[in-house]
Amino acid sequence: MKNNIRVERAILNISQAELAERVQVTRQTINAIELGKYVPSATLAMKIARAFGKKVEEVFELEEGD
Amino acid sequence: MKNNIRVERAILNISQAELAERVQVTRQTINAIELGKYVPSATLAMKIARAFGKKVEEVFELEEGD
DNA sequence: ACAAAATGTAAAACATACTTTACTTTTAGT
DNA sequence: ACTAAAAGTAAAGTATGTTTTACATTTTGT
Repeated sequence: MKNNIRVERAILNISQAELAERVQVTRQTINAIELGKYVPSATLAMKIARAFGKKVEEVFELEEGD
Repeated sequence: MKNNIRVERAILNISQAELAERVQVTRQTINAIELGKYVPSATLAMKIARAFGKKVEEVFELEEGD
């Protein structure tokens, strides 16, 4: 699972901590997802996309093997 | 988390088992998600939406408390 | 009404997301 | 160079998604 979180954060100019707060998870969770360490729940993926004003598919992309 | 899986399946006229096969999970998993018993992973949500030719947000909807 | 297909359900085992606490490393601003 | 903020990392614990096996109930077609 790939994602654009870093880019979208840069556009909004917000930190991982700020995004975490906006979607109600911990900073470590955002960090891990942003780095592709694991795949979020659909709930969190939708909240993150919504925080960026984007569709889930515009922020996350399935890869071979997902 | 609400979803339209039943409706989308009806449009394609496929069973839970057929959808399960198309997105590579068990029939019980589709059943549980369709009935709202739990929220899928982002991976599975994206595969299901893709199976229907829809965006994740067109198939799943966040509710209060999610 | 009957048979077959589809759906619902449940418990145990397993896999993975998420939190908490705490520490290290990198980046940005002065 | 110094400091503060931001990002990276890690281990243990908790919560939840997914599978497997198995059976019960409902729906559909003839």
